[in-house]
Amino acid sequence: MKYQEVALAIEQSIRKQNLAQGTRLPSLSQLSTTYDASKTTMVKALAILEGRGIIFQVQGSGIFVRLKARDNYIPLTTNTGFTTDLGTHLITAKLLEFKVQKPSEDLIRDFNCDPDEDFFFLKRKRYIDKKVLCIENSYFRQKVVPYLNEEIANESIFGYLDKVLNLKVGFSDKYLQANVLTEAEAKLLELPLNAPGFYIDELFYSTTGIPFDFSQNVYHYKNAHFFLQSINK
Amino acid sequence: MKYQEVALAIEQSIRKQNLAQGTRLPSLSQLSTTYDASKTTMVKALAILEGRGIIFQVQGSGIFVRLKARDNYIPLTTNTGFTTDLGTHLITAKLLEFKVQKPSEDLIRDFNCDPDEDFFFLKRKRYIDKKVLCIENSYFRQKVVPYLNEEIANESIFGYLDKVLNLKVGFSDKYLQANVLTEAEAKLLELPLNAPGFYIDELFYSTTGIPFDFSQNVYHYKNAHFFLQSINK
DNA sequence: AAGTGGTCTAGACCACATG
DNA sequence: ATGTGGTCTAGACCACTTT
Repeated sequence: MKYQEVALAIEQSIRKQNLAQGTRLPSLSQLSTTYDASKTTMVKALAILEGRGIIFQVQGSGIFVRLKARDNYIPLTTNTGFTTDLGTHLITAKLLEFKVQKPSEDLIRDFNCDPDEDFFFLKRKRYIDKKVLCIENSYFRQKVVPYLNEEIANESIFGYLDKVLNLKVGFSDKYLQANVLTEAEAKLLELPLNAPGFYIDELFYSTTGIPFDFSQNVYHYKNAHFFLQSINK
Repeated sequence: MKYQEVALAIEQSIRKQNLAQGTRLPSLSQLSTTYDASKTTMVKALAILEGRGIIFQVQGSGIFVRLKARDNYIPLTTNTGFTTDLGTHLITAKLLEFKVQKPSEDLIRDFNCDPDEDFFFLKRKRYIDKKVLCIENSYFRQKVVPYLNEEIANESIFGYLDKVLNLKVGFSDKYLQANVLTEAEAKLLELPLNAPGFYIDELFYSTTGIPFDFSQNVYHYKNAHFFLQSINK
């Protein structure tokens, strides 16, 4: 896809030059000739960068660099299970549990599935730079993901799904709330009793619209902060 | 904008017919003739609906209805201060404090502003269906918003900014975390001491890229749940 | 008035899913 | 093989900001 290549090239150019917030980029027509793309393709590439929070466009005025005001926050907009993101940070995981089981009522609701379907259940503890990040309970639908084992679970599951099963994430729903940790969660997160937790439930759909993974995450409230950039268009 | 009208028309058509998750819509070319728009315009309209989580598209297969799996969650993707959203719910607010003050160090960092600038500070308590929703501390930059009073603060500030000052939100940054409530917050939220809070810091930029409003929100962890839909494109 | 981004079109061609 | 969505183009025109 040409527009993605162009978007990437522009992004890298911004990063490499370390441009400041509000710096003005060359005009649309200039960029078109620079990257040898039609105006329409250019517009699409810029729309992508705008969606990612890297630039903003002002009609009649220009295209400007947009930076986030704070650092070290986990982006909420990526679907990959953030192995790809947070480049400078070391994310690791420890597998705590692995089994096959039937869905709970909540799971039946979220997947809109048969109560007799089988699910791979896995519980993991994740670390960021060796600090506890979160506890993750994931449920993979066996109907869609026919095989999983502990070894795969210890590496990148989404990488396996993509490469081996050719199963890609099309879109996802996230549900967020704060709550008091359960006793078990507090122990695993190495936090005192009654400490708060940041809960994210996440439902992943394939590109064809079938939900195949539900993930229940409790984040350490001190080690995990999140951010999100939006546009009004 | 034609593509926005088309997008709205399709959305309303889906809602009116109360179509189920996964229902297939007419093909791209059929929609083009139905709404009398070129294929390109149609594609853009559909991209918008996809971004809003209303449909999903599968190459080579079709366009399908996407519904969220759960209800009664506050969407994180709108910038309007949610007066517009949550149609069936009654959102009200009570003004607790109103004054002009200089920025704190955090504020100087987020606005990247002069320490001598003046800010309108206002503290509000918000309710959803008469239950406590959150405590909001907002700071409006006087340089951009030259006038505000208690009366305006009691109604829709963003409506005032738009209509009277012609100031629109271009984009925004949100920062999220869980934490233990302070004593004052707990009292205002009518929660016990040491209860958790869901914190959202929000920085609003004008369409020209100038940050003009910083808002620090603490949500009642039982009365406020959030959701977010993403696409992998 | 000039320059910039935003919208829309018709049409060609590509990539994928399904029967 | 057919139909579907996805990409790309050149070009016309519109809306806004700046000088």
